[in-house]
Amino acid sequence: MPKVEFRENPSPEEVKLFVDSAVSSEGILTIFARCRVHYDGRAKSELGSGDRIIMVKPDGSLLIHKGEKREPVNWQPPGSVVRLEIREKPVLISVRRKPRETLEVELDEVYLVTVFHAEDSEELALTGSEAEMAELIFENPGVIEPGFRPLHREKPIKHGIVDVLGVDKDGNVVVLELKRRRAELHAVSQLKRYVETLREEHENVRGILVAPSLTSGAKKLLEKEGLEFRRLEPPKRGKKSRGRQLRLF
Amino acid sequence: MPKVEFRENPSPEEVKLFVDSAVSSEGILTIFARCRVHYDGRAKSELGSGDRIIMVKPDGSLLIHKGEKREPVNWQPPGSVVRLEIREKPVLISVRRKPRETLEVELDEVYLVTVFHAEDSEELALTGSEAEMAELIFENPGVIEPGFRPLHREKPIKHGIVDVLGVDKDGNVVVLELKRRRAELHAVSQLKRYVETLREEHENVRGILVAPSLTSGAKKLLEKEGLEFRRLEPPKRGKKSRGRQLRLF
DNA sequence: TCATGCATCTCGGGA
DNA sequence: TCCCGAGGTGCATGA
Repeated sequence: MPKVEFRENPSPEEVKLFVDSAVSSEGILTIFARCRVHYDGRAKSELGSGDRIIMVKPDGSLLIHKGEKREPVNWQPPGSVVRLEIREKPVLISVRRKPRETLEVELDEVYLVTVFHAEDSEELALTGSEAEMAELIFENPGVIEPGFRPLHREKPIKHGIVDVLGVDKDGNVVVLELKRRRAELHAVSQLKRYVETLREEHENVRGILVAPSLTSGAKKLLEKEGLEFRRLEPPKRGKKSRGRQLRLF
Repeated sequence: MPKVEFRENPSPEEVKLFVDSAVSSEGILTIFARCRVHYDGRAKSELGSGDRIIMVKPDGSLLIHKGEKREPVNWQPPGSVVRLEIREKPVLISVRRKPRETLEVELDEVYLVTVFHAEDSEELALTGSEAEMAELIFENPGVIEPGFRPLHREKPIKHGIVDVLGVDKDGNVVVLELKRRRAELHAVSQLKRYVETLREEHENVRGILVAPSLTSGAKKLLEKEGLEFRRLEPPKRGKKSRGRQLRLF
């Protein structure tokens, strides 16, 4: 079986053959077409006629991309079920249950349809996440402050889940809220919620926001609430960066 | 010019022609290929060899899709600049400035390359948003409670931006936090932040979370904080829903 | 540009 | 299943 099958300017019947073939062979279906889109589910939308790329993955995900933006203009999540009906025009219909959502793509004109029998066993390896900040803190608690001892990771408390829970050299309870990027107001509210919850059960609870930087508003609120900030960059593990890199010697 | 140009099993030089043509003609480039991906920027990632669909849009957006999930496994946002270099293999390179981010796609084997000269002037019309909940409340304040008078929308205060600010029949300041879907802990923290900020300057501030429903945790925290809940579905405006619909008569 | 918050967010993890 | 929070979040909006 070839990796990619395609047909230029297919008839409605040929489009249906490609859709059925993609579904049964678990290939990725891609349609280059002028189309209209009707969506109804968690919200509801209408999109008039225009040229877009429609992609249907074997897991049921459906994406409709315009010629701009990273985000699809319309979509359906994994688990949806797709079929093609031929009415006046061919119509691609994707239905999701729970919540019920329906996407209909009226195919005004199909320029190219393809099925891609993609094989891919590799997983993405990503570094620089918040999880790695936590690992770093457990491996080297001194990055927070001398005498800090982390005790729990992702610890559920009464109202939420604390990133890192520990004690300082004086025995105070310490809550860390980690952010892999510049921390915003939202992060301070989170930290404040955890600190207030823990103060119901402990004396002397400190809250520390750990992030590479703070927005102006976050800094203001943090100070007003008597919370603390510790600067920490998310570590990028593994081999050195590709391309140009700093050399000190 | 045809809507879609394509080449099966192109040579590296042919791939380069398609990339250059897509960039200069502002078409959407799509490559069906076995590839490896290296990303370094806000984070850093590596992806081993596998079959994926690579899409480059005229605005510089770049997407790499596996055969599952709604999200691209790697991407580059709008504004990035792409080029193809031929080394041992052809390599698609996309660079973003501010923040500096680099994506390199090593093309181990290209099965199909296409350029789509897409024309699309239509904008998505979406209904059921939080903005429409706010409009509904301003048009018909009684959905909150008798005597409620909304005064401000998206009102900046000391620590954040309040969705709707108004007064009740007794002259109390009322803060509304709107959520178009089931409200979570996060929403309660937001509302609490606004209420506490306004209490610095006003007596008798009420906070009301307005949403179709609440999570269990949100309900608990809301009650503990003495905040209120008003059930409201985001309205879906416009024509009736497509497909089956309720008819009362 | 930065800051703030919505999103048909999506996605993973845990209870 | 629901709940919770991260995300290379993306994206619009306003200062």
